[in-house]
Amino acid sequence: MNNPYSQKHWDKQDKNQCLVDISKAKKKLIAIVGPTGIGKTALAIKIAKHYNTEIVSADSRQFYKEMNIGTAVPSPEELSAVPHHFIQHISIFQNYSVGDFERNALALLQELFKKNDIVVMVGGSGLYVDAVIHGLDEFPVVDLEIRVGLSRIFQERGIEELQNELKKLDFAYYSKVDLENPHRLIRALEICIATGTPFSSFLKKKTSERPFTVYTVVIDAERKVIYDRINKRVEKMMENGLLAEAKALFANKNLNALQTVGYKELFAYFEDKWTLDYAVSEIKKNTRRFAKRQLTWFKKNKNALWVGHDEETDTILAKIEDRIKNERQ
RNA sequence: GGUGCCUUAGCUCAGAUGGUAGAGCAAUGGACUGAAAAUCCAUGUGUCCCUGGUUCGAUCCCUGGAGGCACCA
Repeated sequence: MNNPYSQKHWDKQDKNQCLVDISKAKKKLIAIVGPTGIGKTALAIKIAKHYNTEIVSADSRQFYKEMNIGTAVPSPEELSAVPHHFIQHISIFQNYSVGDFERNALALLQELFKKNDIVVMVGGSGLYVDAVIHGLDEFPVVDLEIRVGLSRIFQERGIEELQNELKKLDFAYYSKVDLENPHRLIRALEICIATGTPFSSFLKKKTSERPFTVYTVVIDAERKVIYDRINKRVEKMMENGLLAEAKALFANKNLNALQTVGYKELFAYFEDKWTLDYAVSEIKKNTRRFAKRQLTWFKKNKNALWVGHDEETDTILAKIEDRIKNERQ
């Protein structure tokens, strides 16, 4: 124990171990996810500050510069506390897909990792988070006209028409897809039609190698707590002027970006379909359901670190450090 | 104080000449490969207000309570 040789020996070992770790250590992406309104933004900022790094947002609605209150983008103070990326960086008039996001995010991460060992990603859009973490398969870009045409067929002739088409063009996918889901059918069909190749042949399901290690932190709470927070947040959004924001966007209600909780319900009010009170209660309900779907998505991630919404940041940071340490062994 | 009506799922209510019950909404579980805050699938969770009585059997009929609503005083 007190043998000086032994002590020296261990020091040397530790040093070597350390050197090996640093040289081999991948860059680290800490992904903060969780249901809407749980406090992802605040935690991400604290963690990013702790590591003196930047934040990459993976929130499919905070991308749009025309939307603000309803998407709960970080406040100017929060944005100035830590550099943020992909917050209000595009317009609702642009077409922006998960594929675009994956490419943009990877390119950005490459830049950020030049000066940071750790970067924080935060967002509630499961598919978008996964696109960065695991990657999507490669698909060719499809002319929007094809989707428009398929949508028209769906409107005019019903879902059976899409099902029959898919059965002919891609029986493998037809056999496993949710046949009642028009979005899925249209997506598969547009690829089949544009490429002349079955959609399923593009599904390699191969997770892409990433030049960084991902540590996912899921923030959770009792369902009742999540729902209370959501209900209160919707009230606050209304106080902060969501109605006026939605009114200003009403003319664009058909755009994809505006198929969004908090806006579509108010559009129904502007169209005299609903009373304002009813629209607001629908916003609350739909947000609750959205939160539930987010949780279902995040449950798939077996390696994620689950933390409570009221846990101290220091505790969470310690847990993350723990994970990182374990990873090295 | 009197009379009438009501009390069943989280909510609003339906129902069976007596055989322990079902709709809508809410809720719950799940799926997810360029629309994803989107889209889709599945699921009934119950001291039938309490208390005695009649009955083989009562949530239903009868007695007595409790609470609510309406009208009359």
